[in-house]
Amino acid sequence: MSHAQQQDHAQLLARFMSEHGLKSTRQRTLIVETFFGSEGHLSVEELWDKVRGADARVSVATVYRTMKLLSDSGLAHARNFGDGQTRYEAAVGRHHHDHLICTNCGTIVEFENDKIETMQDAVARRHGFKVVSHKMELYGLCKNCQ
Amino acid sequence: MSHAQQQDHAQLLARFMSEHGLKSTRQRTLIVETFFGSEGHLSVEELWDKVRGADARVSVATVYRTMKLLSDSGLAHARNFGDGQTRYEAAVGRHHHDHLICTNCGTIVEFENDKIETMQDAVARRHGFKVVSHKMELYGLCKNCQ
DNA sequence: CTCAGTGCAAAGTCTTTGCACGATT
DNA sequence: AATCGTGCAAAGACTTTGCACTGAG
Repeated sequence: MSHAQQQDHAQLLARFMSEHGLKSTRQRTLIVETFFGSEGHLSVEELWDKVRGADARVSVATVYRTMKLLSDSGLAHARNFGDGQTRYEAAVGRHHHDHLICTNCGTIVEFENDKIETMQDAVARRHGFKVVSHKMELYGLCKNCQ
Repeated sequence: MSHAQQQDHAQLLARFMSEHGLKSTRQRTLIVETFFGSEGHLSVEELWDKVRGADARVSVATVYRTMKLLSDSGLAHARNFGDGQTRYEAAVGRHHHDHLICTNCGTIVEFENDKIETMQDAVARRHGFKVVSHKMELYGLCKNCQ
């Protein structure tokens, strides 16, 4: 992740926090930095493991609370790929994208396709809907697992 | 639901059961008939409520087990619209389709669009994936809620 | 000094499972 | 008769919450 993007999320978060009267704490800072410093789609458990590497005293509850905060502020997206856990993904400094998921090995590949997005909007309009967000996940077998 | 479609799921289920050495019981029959006799996307709880209307002795565990069976046999699809519950939807006697979900009132509209599906396959192929299934959900505001 | 945040453990949800009993093939 | 299915309650997995203490503003 680039320096510019790190400033990006730090600024956005600071603004969200001041707007909502939230305080900046050692735990929140650590969790947020760890989250944005990681790639991919982390479960709370995975993130907690990383965070505890730096500070063993942080509780899971705080990780849950902080990720809910990031999600509410729009800085992270909550995803559910069907394994029963909520996974979080950074939402700032990157384009919208969708997912290809290998049902055998769990590999997740991201992709984006403007044409599909355009067609989604068209379909929605036809049904009188105004789309705010969407999720599209393609499940199948990756090259190695076929 | 038409008579032909009811035969359809009954036959497919009978075949699946005999192939897997499964027995036909009062509870399974009731749950399956209730499920296919209902519209929409039912949670286990909702289905259980309906089933108990006909036979109060059926336990939730059996509903969970039966829906898992239907899901494994391909007669029902498990969906997760983000409310923390698994919802099931009939899969036989109908085309594949996707969903438009109103984030305000919860209305769910189904749609299908072959062009989008074709493009999804193309995208997957480009990444070396072979798509087995997918889910696409568009979240936004319906006509009434805008 | 005040109010939000944290840790901990308890409680909540939704779902699965072990076991003894009951029903189907 | 041999198995599979069921009900029940207990256990599991994940997440939220109440409460007393801590710490930021």
